[in-house]
Amino acid sequence: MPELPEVETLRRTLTPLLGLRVTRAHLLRPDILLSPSTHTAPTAMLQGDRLTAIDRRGKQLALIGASGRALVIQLGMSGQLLLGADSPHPSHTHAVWHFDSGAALLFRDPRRFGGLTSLPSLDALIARWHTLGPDGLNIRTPELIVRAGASRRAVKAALLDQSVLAGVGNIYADESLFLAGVHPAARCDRLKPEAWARIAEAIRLVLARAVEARGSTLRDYRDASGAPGAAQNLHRVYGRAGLPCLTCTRIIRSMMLAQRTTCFCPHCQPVRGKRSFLGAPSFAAVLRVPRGHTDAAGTPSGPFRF
DNA sequence: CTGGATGCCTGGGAGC
DNA sequence: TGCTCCCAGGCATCCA
Repeated sequence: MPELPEVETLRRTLTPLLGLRVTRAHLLRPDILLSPSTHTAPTAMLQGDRLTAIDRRGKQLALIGASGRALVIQLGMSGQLLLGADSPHPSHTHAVWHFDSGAALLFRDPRRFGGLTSLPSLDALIARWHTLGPDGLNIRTPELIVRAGASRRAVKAALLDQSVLAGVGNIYADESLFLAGVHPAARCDRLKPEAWARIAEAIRLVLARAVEARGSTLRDYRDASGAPGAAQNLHRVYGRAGLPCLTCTRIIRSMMLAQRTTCFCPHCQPVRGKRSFLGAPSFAAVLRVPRGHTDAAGTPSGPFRF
């Protein structure tokens, strides 16, 4: 499930494409191109254009051509961008770009929750991204309070709302709320400013650590060169329902919230009150992976140190 | 206007 | 072994 850290890792692994010209672009499944507007598919796919920038806001990636045209890529939950794997195409490959260097980029997405959106200008891209909240890596407390502080929603629902902040999905919402010591079902309008401050700091830290670890690979996610990430080894609550909390040893619980499975520690995240690990002397220990922990592929990995 | 519910889609795992 | 069922979840859209 690509969230901000996975998309940011992809962006970084795609930088070798900068400056290259798209010689040919194929759309194998036309229905993944959203809002095709008036121009033809090859033009919408930047055929003939030279890549001048690859930008990201939240979970959205944009390929920007010298013409000013932009192609926004959303990976949904199973989308992948792969470099240099031209033919034969893996299954569920929906779009392929060929570059004048001989490189190829392909978009595959088995579950097809992702898609491409063609935009005619940089202004159109700016306008589109203006509807998103601030990027999660830079989220600040006042922005969170302004955008969600008066809402009666559960705080987790607000964190998943891309117009509140961009880039957080189910995994990092659970992880951030655990680190902040805030119960996921707590109502936004009942959180005190200091709780929002802990949440903002936790989001920035959790996302930054996950970017350092090159994203979470639970099953599908790979970067553009096909390499898995290691951030799943940092997860403290996500996917750990029924297991002991790595901090207090009490059992991690799960509940449905905003139509998502939500994992939390009832002791570390009390409904009212504050039990945050931010700023505590043991904070480094909270982020450390226990001995013997293995990643999704089953490969043993040593503790992460920050 | 706000916020909850639904549907889209497929692979993989559980259960029988 | 092979079948069915259900779950994963980002996002648009609909509805109360």
